[in-house]
Amino acid sequence: MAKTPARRRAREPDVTRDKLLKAAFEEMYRRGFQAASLDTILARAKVTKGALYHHFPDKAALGYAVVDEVVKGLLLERWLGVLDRFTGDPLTALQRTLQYRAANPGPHEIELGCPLNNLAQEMSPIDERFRRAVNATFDAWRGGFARALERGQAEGSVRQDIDARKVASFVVAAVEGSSGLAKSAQSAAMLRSNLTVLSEFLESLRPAARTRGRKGAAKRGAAN
Amino acid sequence: MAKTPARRRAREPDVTRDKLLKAAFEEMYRRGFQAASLDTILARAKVTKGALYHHFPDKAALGYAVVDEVVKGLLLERWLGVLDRFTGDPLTALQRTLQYRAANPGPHEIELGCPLNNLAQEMSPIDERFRRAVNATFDAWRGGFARALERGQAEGSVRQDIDARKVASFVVAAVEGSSGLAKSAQSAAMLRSNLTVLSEFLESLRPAARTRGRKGAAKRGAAN
DNA sequence: CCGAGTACATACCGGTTAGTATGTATCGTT
DNA sequence: AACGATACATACTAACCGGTATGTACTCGG
Repeated sequence: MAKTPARRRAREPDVTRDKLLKAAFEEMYRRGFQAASLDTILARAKVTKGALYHHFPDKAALGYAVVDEVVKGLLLERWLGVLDRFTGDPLTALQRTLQYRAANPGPHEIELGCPLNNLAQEMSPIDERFRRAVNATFDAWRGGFARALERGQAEGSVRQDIDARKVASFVVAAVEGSSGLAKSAQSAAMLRSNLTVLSEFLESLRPAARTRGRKGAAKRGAAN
Repeated sequence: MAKTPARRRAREPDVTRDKLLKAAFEEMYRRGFQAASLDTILARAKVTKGALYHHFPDKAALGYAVVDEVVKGLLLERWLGVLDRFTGDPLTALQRTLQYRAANPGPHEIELGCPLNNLAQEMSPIDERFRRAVNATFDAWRGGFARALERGQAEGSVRQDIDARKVASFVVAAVEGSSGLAKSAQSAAMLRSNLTVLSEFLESLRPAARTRGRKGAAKRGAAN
């Protein structure tokens, strides 16, 4: 029943899929998953409904793909990127990451918060598969922090009497909470303030200077 | 055009309004504000649409009222109640509150998270009035914590070198983040773990034992 | 160079949504 | 007791939603 095709489109399935993912991410970031309108996503991506339903079986699948293929990479690069590349002690690396995130928030981070956390809060109780996808990303994030702290413990730059995994989990929670409250207050200053206090908490995880340190004893004293 | 009324209802406007607020809160807590269906709320409250639109001009107004009249009181009682009644030092009061919240989460706190945070994350970028209502509640919460910490500083049970308001803000952020991640992980253990680490952070806010304390010197050493 | 599967495009559909129009029973006031 | 305001109840609507049916153009293996 289709009439004459209005425009001749190049057939580039990967490009089309990427445009859909990108547009879906933006719309989901702004409105949330449930309130994100497929028609709006389609208009933004300049793609038709036929193309969408060729690449994804339904709206939920599009959402899962956004988490797995867009949000996950974004977040892990944001929060583990410096950690992986920086060669110094992990607490300093973490503090630098916090400072960088506070000084250079993403384009809409104050206004819209963290896209992963938004989806987590909205979708966790409603869609189990969504929850699993989101939580897997959080797990990778927590795991990255935990490994860094354990490395610090092995190297003697992090106190031995802390549970690295529990502290890592808390740090992620504090980051997300800080971002969420800053969003609610629409205040970049509040984000900076919260992350600064978190950085001071991290400072308290360094071994006491005079303790019999095994390997790398005292040497660092920088606050942020 | 209405036919004969099916049932003779007592006219109790305050009761009807309360039923609407309660049902709207529950539905908003489960699905979020935007996805909350008025018809579902009406069915749950056993109230008709005519009654709803008599008491509220539109759906948004119902949402604002839920924040101001249901969520606000719930949260402030939950997090400032103990603090206001407990007569000991504020850090201990805060730690007890954390421990109590970890051990006795609300009926759906793990599954659904914090109703205030849910609305904050969903509605802040979308509806400015919603954001203001939510943020006012957060402000009261932060203010309650800040006053407690300042009192502790005046009494000598809290370190002088911290900014009470910034720390209070951080603690609220950490609480909300902890609750949000626990919801995403569907794990009461994660909530407990996160709040325990937060409690240890609070412990670090006590003055060093050997410092020349003015009033209440050392006496407390309890961890949670 | 041709058939078949891929990659779209368009039109349509049933269900749900917030909101409205209209009617009526009850209550407070005088 | 009557009258106006209040507190509902019912029926309806227009817009939007995700999803589908169907048609076609492009691409690629043989």
